Amino acid sequence: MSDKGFHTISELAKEFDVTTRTIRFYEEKGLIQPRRDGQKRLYTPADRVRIKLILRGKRIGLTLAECVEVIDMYDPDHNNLEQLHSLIDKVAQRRALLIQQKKDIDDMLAGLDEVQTLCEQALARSGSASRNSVN
Amino acid sequence: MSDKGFHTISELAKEFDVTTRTIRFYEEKGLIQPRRDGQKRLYTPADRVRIKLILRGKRIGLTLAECVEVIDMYDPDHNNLEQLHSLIDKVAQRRALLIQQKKDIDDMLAGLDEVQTLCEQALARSGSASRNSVN
DNA sequence: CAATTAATTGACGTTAACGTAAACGTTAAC
DNA sequence: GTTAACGTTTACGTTAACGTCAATTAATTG
Repeated sequence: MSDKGFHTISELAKEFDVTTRTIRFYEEKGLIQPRRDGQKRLYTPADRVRIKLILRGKRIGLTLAECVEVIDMYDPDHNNLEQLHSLIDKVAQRRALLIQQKKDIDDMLAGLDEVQTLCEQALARSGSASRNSVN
Repeated sequence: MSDKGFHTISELAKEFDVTTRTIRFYEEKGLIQPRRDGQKRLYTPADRVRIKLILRGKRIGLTLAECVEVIDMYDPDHNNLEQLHSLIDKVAQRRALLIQQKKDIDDMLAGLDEVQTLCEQALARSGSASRNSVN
C-alpha cells in the first residue's frame, strides 16, 4: 500500500485509534509536517513516532503545547549554549512534574487497593449471609 | 478564624493554590457540598479532602467527571451486590489506566535522561572548545 | 459610621482539542 | 462510466474548565 515505508493518514489513524481529523489537526498546529504526493499526505516513520509521542503525552494529561515541548527536547536543533542550559532546566522541571505524577498515581493505586479490599470484605459477608439464609 | 474546624473558601483557595472561583465551580458541578453560615460557605475537613483528591486527579490528567468516579469509589454507599461487582470492575479498569500512565511516565523519564546526557555532552564539548579557543 | 475588604450570584467570555458537515477531487473496481 | 472508498479543504459547532466582570450583600476596622 504505502510503498517506500510511508504511511497513509488512515493507516495511522487506525493504528493509533484516532480519527484522521485528529491527525490533520496536529498538522494544523504544527506538530507534524508530512510529505505530499499531490494532494495526499505521506507520513514517514519519524512522523509516526511523533504521533506516538504526542499520544503518550496526552495519556498523562499533557496539553498539545506541552507535548511539543517534550518532543522538541529530542531533536538536535539546540546548538548554542544558552539554549542548552535552558533545555537542561526544562528537563529538570519536566522530570519533577513527572515524578509528582508518579506519586499521585501511586497514591491513587493505594486508594484503589483499599477500596478493593472493602469490596471483597463486603462480598464475603454478603456471601456468607446468603449461605446462612439458604440454610 | 474558622472556629469549629471549618475552613473558609479563601483559606482553601490559598492552601491549594486555586481561585475561589474554581472551588465554587466544583460545587456547581456537584463535586462538593459545603455547609452554609448564612451566605458564607463552610468547608468541613471532608470537603477539604475531596478537593485534595480532585486536584490530585487533575494533576494526572483526569477530567472532573473522572475525578468524581474515583472519589465515589471511596464512599460506602454501595450496598447491593451488583454495585459491588461493578465497582470492583471499575477499580480494575482504573488500575489498568494508572499502570499505563506510570509506564508512559517512565518512558518519558527515560527520554529525559537521554536528552540530558546529550546536553551535557554538548556542553562538555563546547566547554573544552572554548577553553581551547582561549589558549 | 464611612470605607475597605471578603464573599456571593449571574452572566458572558475564552481556550484547547477536536467533531461534524458540506462540497469537491482521485483512483480502483465492476 | 459510474459507484464506492478514500482523501482534501473550509468552516462552523461543541465540551470542559475555568476567567472575568458587574452588581449586591455582609463583615470588619480605623
